[in-house]
Amino acid sequence: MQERYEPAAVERAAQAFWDQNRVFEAREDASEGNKFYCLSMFPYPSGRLHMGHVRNYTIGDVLTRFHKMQGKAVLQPMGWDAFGLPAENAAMKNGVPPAKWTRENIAYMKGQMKSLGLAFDWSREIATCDPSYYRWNQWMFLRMLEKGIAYRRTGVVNWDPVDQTVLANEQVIDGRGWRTGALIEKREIPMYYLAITKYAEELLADLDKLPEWPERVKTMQANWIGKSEGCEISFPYAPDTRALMGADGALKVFTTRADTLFGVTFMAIAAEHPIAVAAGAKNPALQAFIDECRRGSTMEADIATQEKKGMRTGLSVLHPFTGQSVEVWVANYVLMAYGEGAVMGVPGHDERDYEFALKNKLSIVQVVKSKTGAYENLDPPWRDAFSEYGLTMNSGEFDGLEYRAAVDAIARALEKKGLGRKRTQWRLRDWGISRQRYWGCPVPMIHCGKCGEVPVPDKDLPVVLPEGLVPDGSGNPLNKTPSFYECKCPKCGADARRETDTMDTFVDSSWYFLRFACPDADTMVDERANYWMPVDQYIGGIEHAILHLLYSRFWTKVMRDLGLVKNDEPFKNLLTQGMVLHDIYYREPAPGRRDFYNPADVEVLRDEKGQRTGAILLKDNQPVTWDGLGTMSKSKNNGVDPTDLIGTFGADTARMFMMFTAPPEQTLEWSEEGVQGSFRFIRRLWKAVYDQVNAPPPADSLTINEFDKRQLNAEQKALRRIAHHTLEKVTDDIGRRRSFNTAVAAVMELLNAVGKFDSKPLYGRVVAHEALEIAVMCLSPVIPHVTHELWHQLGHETALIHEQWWKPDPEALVQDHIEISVQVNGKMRARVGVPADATQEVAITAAKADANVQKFMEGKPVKKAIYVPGKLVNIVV
RNA sequence: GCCCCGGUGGCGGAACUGGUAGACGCAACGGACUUAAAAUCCGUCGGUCGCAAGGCCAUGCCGGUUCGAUUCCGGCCCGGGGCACCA
Repeated sequence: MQERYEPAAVERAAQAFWDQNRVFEAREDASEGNKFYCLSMFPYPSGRLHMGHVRNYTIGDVLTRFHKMQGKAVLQPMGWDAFGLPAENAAMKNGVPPAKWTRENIAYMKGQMKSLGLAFDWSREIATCDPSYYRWNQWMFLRMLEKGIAYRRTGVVNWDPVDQTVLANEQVIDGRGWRTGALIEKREIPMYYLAITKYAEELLADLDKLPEWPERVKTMQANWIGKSEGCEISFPYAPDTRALMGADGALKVFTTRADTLFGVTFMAIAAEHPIAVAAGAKNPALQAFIDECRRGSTMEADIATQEKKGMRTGLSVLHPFTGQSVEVWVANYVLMAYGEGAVMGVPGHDERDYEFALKNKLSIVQVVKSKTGAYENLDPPWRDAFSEYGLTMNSGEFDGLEYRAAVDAIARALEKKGLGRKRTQWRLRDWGISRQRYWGCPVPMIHCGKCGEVPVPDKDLPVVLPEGLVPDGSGNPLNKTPSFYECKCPKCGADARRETDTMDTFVDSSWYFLRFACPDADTMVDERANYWMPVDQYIGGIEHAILHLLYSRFWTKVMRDLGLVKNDEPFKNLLTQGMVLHDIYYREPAPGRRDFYNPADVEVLRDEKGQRTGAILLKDNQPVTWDGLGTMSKSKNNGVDPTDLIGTFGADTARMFMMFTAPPEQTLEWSEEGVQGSFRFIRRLWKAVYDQVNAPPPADSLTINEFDKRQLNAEQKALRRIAHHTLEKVTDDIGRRRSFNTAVAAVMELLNAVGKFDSKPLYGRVVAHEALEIAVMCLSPVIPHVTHELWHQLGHETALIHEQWWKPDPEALVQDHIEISVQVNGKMRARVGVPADATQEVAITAAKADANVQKFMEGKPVKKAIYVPGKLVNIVV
């Protein structure tokens, strides 16, 4: 064995062993309930791995290796979310087809992953841009079409002017494109939708079936689905409205506050509402206002802060109970896309309506009073709307009711009149999946002049995307490729045009985890999907809390309803890993200009206590400004390249640092010193094994197998106890708590104990050997390469990854003598030694005997004495 | 505005079910080795009083429950994230 730890050679050898023996190829050979499907969110092949990827995959790898050693059948696959816009942008810049760029990136990133020693089953690799994968997107789309879940509709969409495409609501953040940050415009375009709203109720209810998901992810999904229970109420047209709309009818609204129905003093409708459109056609001033509203609403970011504006339509409707006429206003704060695109204006009890009424000098009526007496009777002018629940007043026959009772009574009465009913309203909208982009999965539809929309027959799947095209920024190149879009109508045989829109890439990622179970199946999925599903552990970024995770849940449920899979939910356990942050340093050579310096080139200055006082650039010893921590990025020049890191320290050090420095869900603060520390530890471990293996043999010639635990001295028993306790803790920390940082810390403590231990005597040597074996095994999920080598050095023929994870020896954990803490009146006063099986009396007597304890008891009578077995005694005087 | 998460040494963090607050690591300081530096090894390391034994204070702030609270409850302050004219 070499004395020096040299990561490169060790890692190459371990990786070669795993490869040659196909150690991580998953097999469906475990008994029921003894499989472990571990999945990290597959990456977009952007070119190179970043540290966020490395952290993500290392977490998954630790769990995979641990569960494999528990004797489970494990599946940890990897693939590529390979369609998407960056490939098109790169194509425009370099003139390279997206397919070529993407496949080259995949090759490079796969090499990086291999150098990290990740236990992926590469025989199941998937790239979503392969026709063998996306044909099933298309096949599934056709099934959804048959079921009425997929449909085509012209609607107002979010248009990203930079990427020249439509975005789903989920992809619009603060009125800007999630990728480009460009302000989103509204456009009317025909596109395909998936009716995720049909599953809204189940998507919400089944969050309860996911106890092992982070609470905040579930809350975010619940808010996004946005269930609201209320009433739909019809306000019949007054004669003027009837005349304009050309028929009898009613203005429908949705409200959660039917109890305030008698407080209605106006109606507010969206600019796009049919009544507004009709009224605008006859009233130029109103039309101008409507146009203004629609222009304004192109920028959703401003909507929230916009001032409440409105204009009379000059029309009115009738109150469903009083029959009184109520004016209809067009208002800029009413959204066409939610509810009925119209609201009843109750300024007394809704803040927005209040603000609107004040501005437009509309009357305010109080119809709810507080149960506690406040807001008993409010005289105008009110300072505020009273929007809490209370008791109804000024509401005719419905007076004096509490919220729920009032809503029930009013809903019943409305139903009798045929003017309303209880109803649930959802915030969730259907998922628009059409994208006017080239590098995506073609939507399998054909447009025929005679037959209209015709699905591509199953036998013609896949509709293959031509791979050689290079987008030039002027829209979708498929529109300029007759060989793609020219086709015959499958129904009538006439010349027809193929749909050139492609699918949202979130479609690709909505079911890839199912395909990993059976990547070579000649159907979309086969029985193996039911074997592996659900994913036992899913790991990825919190940024997918809504989008990807909601779509995947939806898609799984649709597949279940089509009889393709059995599970209701795809991901049993979800871990959202934190971001990787690094220091940011800059200088400002000119006002407004900042030059950023890589932290590797900067030295931090500290005072005697170790507090940072400043930083200098190593190159010129001149100060640089510290700008806090931020995610690693090119623009801030604070990135660390995984390949460079592995080259310097090895993959094990990189993995160790990430697992040890912070809990997986929290942000990780990168530090060069911390990386050094991890490297130092691995070197110490290596040295400890080296010293053990190379120590001169003891005079006595017993072998390990003959060692008799009863002959150990106190020191040896103590180390044995620490070692087995460490094994117990690490097993629990990785297996149950997913607390990798404390698992690593526990092994560090063990190694510290071995360092102080006298391993010269025979039994000392035997115990130290066992302690090192435990340390090596416990760390093997985290630093698999070096432990692979050290395991052999410790005398084992079997490769460590093929070992069964050890169980702690109960005999080693037994202590005959323990130390307990003694408190007097709840304050720590002493520690005393007692036999491990001490009774309450024995422990308390021992505690009282301590000099310091006596000092604080001062001979006062003992009121009470509490004994927590094995831990402490508290004497209350 | 609503919802969620968090606040512990110079720093990252530990304390899992209410039971020794600060494990482990980083930084810093002192020492050994060395011609020297690096590496390595040993020691110190929340504040404060004390020669020491030991005491007092301390987990954002205020209060409560308890023999005992970083942990549970109520109220506040601060930081981060999500949602946001959703009727």
